[in-house]
Amino acid sequence: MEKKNYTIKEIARLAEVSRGTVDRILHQRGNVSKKARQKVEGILKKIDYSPNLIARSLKANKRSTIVAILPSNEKDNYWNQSLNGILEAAKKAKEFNVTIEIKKYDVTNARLFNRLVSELLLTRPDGILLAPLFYQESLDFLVKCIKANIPYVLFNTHIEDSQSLSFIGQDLFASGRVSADLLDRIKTPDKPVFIIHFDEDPAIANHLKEKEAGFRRYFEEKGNHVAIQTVRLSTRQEHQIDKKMDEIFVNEAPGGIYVSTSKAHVVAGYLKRNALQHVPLIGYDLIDQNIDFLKSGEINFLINQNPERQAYLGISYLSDHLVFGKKIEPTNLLPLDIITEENLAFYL
Amino acid sequence: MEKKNYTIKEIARLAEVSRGTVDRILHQRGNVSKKARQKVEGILKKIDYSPNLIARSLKANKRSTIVAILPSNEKDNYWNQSLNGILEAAKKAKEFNVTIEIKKYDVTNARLFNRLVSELLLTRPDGILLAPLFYQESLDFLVKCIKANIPYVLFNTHIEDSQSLSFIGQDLFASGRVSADLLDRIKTPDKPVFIIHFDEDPAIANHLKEKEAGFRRYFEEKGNHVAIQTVRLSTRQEHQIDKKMDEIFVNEAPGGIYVSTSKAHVVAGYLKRNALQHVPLIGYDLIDQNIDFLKSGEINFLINQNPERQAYLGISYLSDHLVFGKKIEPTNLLPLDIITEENLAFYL
DNA sequence: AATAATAATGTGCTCGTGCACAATATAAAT
DNA sequence: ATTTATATTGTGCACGAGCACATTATTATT
Repeated sequence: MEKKNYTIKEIARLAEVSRGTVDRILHQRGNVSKKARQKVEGILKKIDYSPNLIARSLKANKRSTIVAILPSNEKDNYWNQSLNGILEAAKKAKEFNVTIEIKKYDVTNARLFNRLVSELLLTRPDGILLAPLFYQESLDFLVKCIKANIPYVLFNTHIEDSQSLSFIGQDLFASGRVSADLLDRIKTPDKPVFIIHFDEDPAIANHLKEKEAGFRRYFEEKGNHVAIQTVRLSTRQEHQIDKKMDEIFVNEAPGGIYVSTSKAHVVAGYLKRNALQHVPLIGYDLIDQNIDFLKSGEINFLINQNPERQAYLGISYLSDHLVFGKKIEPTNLLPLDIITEENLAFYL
Repeated sequence: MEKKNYTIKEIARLAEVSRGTVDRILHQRGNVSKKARQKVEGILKKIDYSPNLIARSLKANKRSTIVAILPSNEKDNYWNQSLNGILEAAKKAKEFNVTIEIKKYDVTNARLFNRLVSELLLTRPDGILLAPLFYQESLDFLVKCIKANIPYVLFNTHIEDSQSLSFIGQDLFASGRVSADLLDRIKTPDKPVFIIHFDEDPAIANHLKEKEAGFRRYFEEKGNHVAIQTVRLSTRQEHQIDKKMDEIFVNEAPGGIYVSTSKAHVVAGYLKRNALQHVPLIGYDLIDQNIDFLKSGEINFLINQNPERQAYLGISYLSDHLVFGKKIEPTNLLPLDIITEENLAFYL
């Protein structure tokens, strides 16, 4: 209703006190007489005062540093996409005096992660964006952040009970369900369905369990008793993959395959080499190899985990928090985008 | 490389001139000697100066008014969602002294639209967000905006060759293709497919043609010669819908149905009443009626046009432009979200 | 060489907030 | 009643950009 934007000066004039008094009341700094408090609070009730964030920010004039900690991106380009999101957000943040520092860690080496984060704490950053793949190590680190009063935002991987400003990621259980639903629509009837985990990195094993649980729950609820088998493969032993896949196909072609990671392209490659393109296949993430197989038809659907947007939002929210003191939603579950060849272009 | 954020004062100190001189050079206001210019430009080349947007904005201290013009939302709640996006963005904008005024128009009455926009121009808003359903009338209006030097952003409906700051919407042709692709996966083989347009509002007839073209093109490219029939229905004559639908089903149930508007629920209702739930059905938009049928299975997929996000982004971009002078991408095509019961929750 | 005209440069103020500190008012102690 | 202590209030400044205007330096004119 109030279209006008009041300033502290105006409120002071209306309440017939000084700017300082209004300021003390707004910030609850005490040293205000009852009379003055009543006058000012009376005015405040009538109008809809919200501080000018631009002025507040200029006054604060903080140069903030946010450290973004994420897995290194040597093996595939999933984390590359996160990195792009961070860099994109960093551009915008720079104009508000926020600098982003990027630290990468090896998901197979928890010791190095520990070293990295403890060294990082010494630089006393103003905010932290973390993809906490190592559960216990990350938790230890976050406790230290809380003690050091450094706000942090988590993305990609959820850690329970953490005091994070926000978590940005996806509902993994639901993501398993979405995959099951899609596979259910296109799978060959009356044949077993396979869940394939590529979990060479123990740090992400928990993810996969949640996805599997969601996947299985969907079929349980539907009541159609589909045989579901779980298979674990490792991309480390590439020469073994074909052999293991042969074992899966030894009796008959599966009714459908659900790959719980971004490695669907590995399975797709096998299907193509063995003229099994008709086997329905669902996987994750818009990485180049997957995209190729999505276009050529070996992969039917991809679920987009949207790493770029996760990271982008993480930096944006943290930056808005540091610069303008804006509140952040504690949980930001990004949508489970279903990708086909036809809508792919709009997600890249 | 330069992590420091330089200020005009610092540049002046480095170049041994005054703030005013630096300011004149930065803004090309002239009245600067060659010697001074060289010194300052030398410094500017070395460092990476970007003005502090917060300070600039505080100084400008504009109170901007953006007028958002969109169809009224009596009949269904598609435009209600746009409205929500606008209101959400308005909250954030308010803190930066940007006020949003909302004007609704009747999509069946071009004359009233003309009246509305010409009255609106007299109030000289600082920016305009418009869903231009009336092609010619909108074009006329936008020409006046350009003359009056009022920047505008279009959403939902694209108008060619307009000088808009930005268009935010979707690729309708691609949206038809996505629907065709999905229907192709789930339709009953060897039966005709129906495209149903509900286009009682002539203002949106062009939309539907584009969607239909994309839909048909998909099947042409695939080379599987599916019979595709187009049907036009009007929600105005509700009593006639069932009769018309009966005609469609007189011979045999279709292989699948594609409804090009948010009215898929009308068809879904018919299917349910006639125990034809198995007929694959694809439609648009997460309005309540559609959501109900998506959950109960009569609708198989919905394409999300994301009206909320379109409107939200429209206000945000315009506001960022007015407050901070930020550049806006001229075209923002939002993704064509594929919605099933399982991923629905994350899009609401 | 002295004055007028013009070019070039520097300074002061504003925007709204938030804090430090100075100024003033009120209460307590002698 | 006067001094001292404490409570309350008002003022000044900084943040960085941007512009008006005052000041100073340079060139042109007599």
